[in-house]
Amino acid sequence: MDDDNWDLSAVVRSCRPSGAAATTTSSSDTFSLLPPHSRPLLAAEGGKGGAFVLLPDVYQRRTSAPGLEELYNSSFLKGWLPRSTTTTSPLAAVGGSLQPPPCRRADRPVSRIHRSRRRKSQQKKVVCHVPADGLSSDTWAWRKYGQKPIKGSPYPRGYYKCSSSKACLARKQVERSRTDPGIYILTYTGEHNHPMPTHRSALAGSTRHKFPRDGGEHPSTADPEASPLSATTAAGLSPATPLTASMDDEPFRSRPKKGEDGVDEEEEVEEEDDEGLLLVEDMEMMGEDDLLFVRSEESGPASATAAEMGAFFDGDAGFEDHLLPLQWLSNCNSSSSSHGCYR
DNA sequence: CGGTTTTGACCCGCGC
DNA sequence: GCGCGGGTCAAAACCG
Repeated sequence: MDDDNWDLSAVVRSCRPSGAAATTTSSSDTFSLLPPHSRPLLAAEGGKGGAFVLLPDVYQRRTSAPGLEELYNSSFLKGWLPRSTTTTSPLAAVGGSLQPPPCRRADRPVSRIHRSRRRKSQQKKVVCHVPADGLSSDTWAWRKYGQKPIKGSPYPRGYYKCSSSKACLARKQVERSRTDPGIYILTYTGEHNHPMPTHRSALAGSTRHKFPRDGGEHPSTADPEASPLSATTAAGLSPATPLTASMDDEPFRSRPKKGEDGVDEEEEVEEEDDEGLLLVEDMEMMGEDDLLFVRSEESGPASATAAEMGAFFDGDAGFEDHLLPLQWLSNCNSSSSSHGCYR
């Protein structure tokens, strides 16, 4: 179903520079294939020169999947993807196999094994570095399910799940860059197995801006990660979920929360999943796998940032109501290799 | 009332 | 085999 597309789109979206700039490094040929508006979504950076790969706006058409694949085939990514995730399109790689169905605590003993956590280091993920404003651009509904202090970082990391569907495996981690507090590192894993929510059914808790009693260690900016834009809107960016490919396998199966099934799927997926990573922003080498990195700098419209930040820090919510476009992305490829999506 | 956030505990993966 | 660190769960509190 289209769901799959969502993921990708989302991903792309998030990575996509709103501006056209992205094209910069693009190799013209390839891009020429792409629709004009589609420009640069993904940039792949080689370790060195940093070439960028531009993808069409897949998300514009919900059918993104095809688009991506095309790109892939067209050699867009080929160069980029070192180990080409091979079997599937890059997108697929990214979203595709992300992860296995989570098992719920009830089953803990047994299911734990299958938990997504398994091989977490190798799970496919999409990492995006976005300015504060970027956080709000995520139109998916996320629910925060945990927060943990990260060693070496003064900022805690927030864990979010897609709240649109219990069966949705999409997850997101939001953490502040320790080097650049203005930047948030969003890590998406899993794919959405449902269409993007048209509206958030539950606003109740979502707007909560309360900061935990303590707020954390970070005085001023309270931890965005902690409760950045409230889960729902908060972490901004779209999920990485992408690529449908895998989704096909498990489309919407609404697995009961405590799903017992699901497990097997994971395994298969995982094998290949291991390789896919989507990073945004600076390339971070996340393991060996391919990363898709998208980076956006703060240069983006500050407005968004302010809003979001305000929301986070001040606690006000409003931003949920207004989702910001991925403006921050605009900077994404702008200049050099620093931004862009890498894979 | 329904959904989210917060928080502590639990469990597992990974490195040594 | 052990310990550390990270990821997830679930109960309680909170909000619109």
